[in-house]
Amino acid sequence: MFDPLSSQRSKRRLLRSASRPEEQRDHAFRLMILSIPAGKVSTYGKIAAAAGYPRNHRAVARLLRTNLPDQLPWHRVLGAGGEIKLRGEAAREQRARLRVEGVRFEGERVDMERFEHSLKPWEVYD
DNA sequence: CCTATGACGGATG
DNA sequence: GCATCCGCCATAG
Repeated sequence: MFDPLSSQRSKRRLLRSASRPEEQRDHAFRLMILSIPAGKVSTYGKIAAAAGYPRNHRAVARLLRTNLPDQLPWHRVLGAGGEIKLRGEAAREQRARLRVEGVRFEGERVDMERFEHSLKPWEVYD
């Protein structure tokens, strides 16, 4: 079912003016991701929010996907609640890397109480 | 221009 | 916990 009155075009037109340049946004994301120390983790949503783009958590995933894997500590970024969002072999690789860094799981999720890194807000980096 | 699709997240039943 | 639905936004076709 599609609602012709709420097409993506209309929504984009409303939001476009409010969004800052993409390059600046991705740079903020990179700073956040690079600030996560070994043995700690963060989430797509928290990274986006801390970078100043609370509605762009999906862009964080996009950044990690389109950049070469080892330029950023991609394995330290999880879904909300400490869940690995990758599938198959990639998911096993992420879990293995976290294990090496001492990050513990409870079932399928990381114990966020102990291992979530508190990100410095983007203002600090300006 | 339009829809479909994601390394998402939150709300709801 | 599980299933659905919706909001969100860049990209692909």
